[in-house]
Amino acid sequence: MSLRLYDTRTRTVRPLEPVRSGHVGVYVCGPTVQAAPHVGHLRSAVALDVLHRWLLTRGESVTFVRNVTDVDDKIIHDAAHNDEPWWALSNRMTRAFDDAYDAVQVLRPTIDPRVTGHLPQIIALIERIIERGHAYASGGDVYLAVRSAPDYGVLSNQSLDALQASDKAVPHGHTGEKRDLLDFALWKGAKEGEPSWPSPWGPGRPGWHIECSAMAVEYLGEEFDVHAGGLDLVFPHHENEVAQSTCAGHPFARLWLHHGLVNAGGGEKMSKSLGNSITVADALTTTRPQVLRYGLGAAHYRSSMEWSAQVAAEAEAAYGRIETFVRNASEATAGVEPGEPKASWDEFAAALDDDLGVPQALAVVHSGVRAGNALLAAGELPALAATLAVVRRMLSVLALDPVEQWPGSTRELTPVVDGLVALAVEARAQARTRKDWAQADAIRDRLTAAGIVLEDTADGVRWRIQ
RNA sequence: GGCCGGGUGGCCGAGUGGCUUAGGCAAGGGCCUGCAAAGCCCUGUACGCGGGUUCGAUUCCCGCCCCGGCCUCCA
Repeated sequence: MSLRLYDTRTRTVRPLEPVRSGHVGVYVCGPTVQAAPHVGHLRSAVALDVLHRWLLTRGESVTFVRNVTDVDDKIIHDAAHNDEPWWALSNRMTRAFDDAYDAVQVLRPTIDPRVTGHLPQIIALIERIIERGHAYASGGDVYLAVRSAPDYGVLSNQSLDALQASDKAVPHGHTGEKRDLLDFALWKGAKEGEPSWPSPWGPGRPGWHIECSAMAVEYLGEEFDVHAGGLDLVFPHHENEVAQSTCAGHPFARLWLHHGLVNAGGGEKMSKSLGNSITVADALTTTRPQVLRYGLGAAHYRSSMEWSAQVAAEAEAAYGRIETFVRNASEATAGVEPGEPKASWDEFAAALDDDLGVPQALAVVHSGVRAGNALLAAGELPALAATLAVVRRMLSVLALDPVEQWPGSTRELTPVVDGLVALAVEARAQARTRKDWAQADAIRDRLTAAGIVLEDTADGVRWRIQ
């Protein structure tokens, strides 16, 4: 395939070569549904949505799996604190995440499996690992014997001895006895008052890492194309997934894709536990969803980025320029037969093929917009119509097309507003004919105050709602 | 301490061993306009510091400084 992606394991950009030609299987580590989604979660979804949409645009058949971790220590803890059942909290938050994804036009995954729906697969996988001699039961828990795993550390480039020596490698909450400090839990024996499921090792629940290995194999097979997630998941989560799957005899993911994180204020990672997160709901009170999408998606997926009022304002300005062009060009070219475009789809495609180079792709979009604006000013309508079509096709891949994907919410008001604005525009036109500039400007100022912007063009007055 | 990523013009943010040195925002000048708005054209200031390799480095190598991520739950 012409698409090349950065692979964390080999630390190189390499071509995506699917297991089955014409089909791409992608597994994304989705959220732990413990609290409301923040802007960082959305950046993750938007970045991977571009991958999803680009694969579809390229004509691939895509199985896109994004899991939901709906039971874990924090969910149990927080639910108890709220005095609500753990499943009520996780279900409520799952819906909040879905709402956030929908708000910025993230395509729905082919399937979004939950941990609690996959206990049989998880238990079977653990049994398989035990049979192959890489895991052991101890005091109601099951642990993976890390030193028995071939090549542990290949993904994150960690050496076992370095990990062992790290003063951060402190064992934590478990009831059983580990044979080695680095061993991690595949199965956690139930504690008093915690949710549990029956298993060959007694009641308990899955460890964090095993769920992803089990669900990925369930929906994508023992070997699949892309496993994606945030940079903060490389170690230990993804490293442990590799270990589990290798120990189970599965080839697992061919390519590991990791996206950068969103920083809040002081250059620090946005996260719930640091208390510096901006929820999606909050961001949407001051930023339009399409602008949020533009802002979060504009930086390259692997770089870290800030989210702040200033970033939002710049995204508004940049995206507004695109919207203005699409609107003006659409009005001017209604019914015009397209000619030769002054925008290059091939350049756009090449940018995305090169490790999803959205910044370069957006540069191509903006070049198209500038060329289109010039054509509009020159009245070269056939070329403009063609250019508009290409620009919109590019925007559509990024889920930023103002017409198809983001039809104005004010559209339904149009019949009413149209009539009222027309009245004011006519009155102003009469004043202008009289050269009564004071009166004309007063009318315009009042419209501006009401959020309606006028533009005098060669073809008459154009107005829009700000 | 170990592993990883980064430091680019006023700001955000790409990229490259030399070519007209992305793109957006902001600034200045011009065109258009009664004035605006929208738009077009032009302009300026760059590649953390010190070495090295090279005909030539912002781009490769080494060292240093600074920032961030991971080594504990995390998109």
